[in-house]
Amino acid sequence: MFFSINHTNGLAIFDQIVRQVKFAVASGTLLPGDMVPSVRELAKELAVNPNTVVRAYRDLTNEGILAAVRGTGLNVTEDAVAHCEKERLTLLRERVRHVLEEAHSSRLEASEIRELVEEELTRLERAAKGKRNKKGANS
Amino acid sequence: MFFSINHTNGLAIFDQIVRQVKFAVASGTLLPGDMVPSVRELAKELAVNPNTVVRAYRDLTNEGILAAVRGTGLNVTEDAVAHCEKERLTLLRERVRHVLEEAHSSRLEASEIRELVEEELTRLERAAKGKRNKKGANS
DNA sequence: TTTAGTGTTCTATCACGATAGAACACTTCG
DNA sequence: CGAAGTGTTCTATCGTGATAGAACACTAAA
Repeated sequence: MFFSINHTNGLAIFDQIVRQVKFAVASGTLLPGDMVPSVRELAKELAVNPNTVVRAYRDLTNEGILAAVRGTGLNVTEDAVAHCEKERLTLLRERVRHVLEEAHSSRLEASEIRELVEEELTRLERAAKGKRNKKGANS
Repeated sequence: MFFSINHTNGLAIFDQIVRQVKFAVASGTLLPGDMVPSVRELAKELAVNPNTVVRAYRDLTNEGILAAVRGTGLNVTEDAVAHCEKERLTLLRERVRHVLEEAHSSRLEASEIRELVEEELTRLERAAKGKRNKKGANS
């Protein structure tokens, strides 16, 4: 589905879920009124404890991004879009900054940092292209 | 001195110390034979528990980057340079990759990612320049 | 109504990073 | 020698993220 957990990136699982929901809303993958996967379903899919999903959904609810329909599930609110569009760059920028700060304080030159970023960016694009081709091979 | 701790970047304190020692060796800031700050001294300077520094130094010793001179302190080994030069890019690359992966999976375009990185890079250079000017004001 | 599915709220336990405080063996220097 | 400084090794406690398992109130559908 939409979400996946990376156990090597240092982010807490509940935080990864929170961020991915926000990103999905910001990019229009998740629209206002859409139901989010149920706690137990998502926990099963991510092979994660239900309480961890609960924690993520609770945070999202407290931020007004999700709203509970009792007995039915959680759906994306109307306000969520503006909220998430605004926050997406902020969340990513913060992580980018931390990494670049470390690279800089390790006395790596700006040009070397650019080169490093460019290498990993093209690697990403190659991987994405590969996936698309795999899907497209059905046609 | 050489080291500083960032409490918001998600890395464990002991890990930040380990990485900064490696980076200092890789960049020549720390040379073979150089003594590293004592456990108690560095703990005091970083306002951190001595055991946390112990943990970092133990890891570095186990990796052969530091060697103990009993009753005197820890110094950088001869092998450390090659080891750290080789590892520096790997350590940074891994963090860069994780961040770019998140940015990409949030459906941010490669051009937008580049823009984000460039913004934070120039911000870094501005900050570095400001510091240099502050120091240079003494002459 | 019954059943199965929602979210919500508990208690307990575990791993891990960090803190606190103490002790030990060793070396350097006065 | 003795004091002060090294690293090293303990035990104990704390916060937090994660797991495990259970219970409760509610809704939708058979």
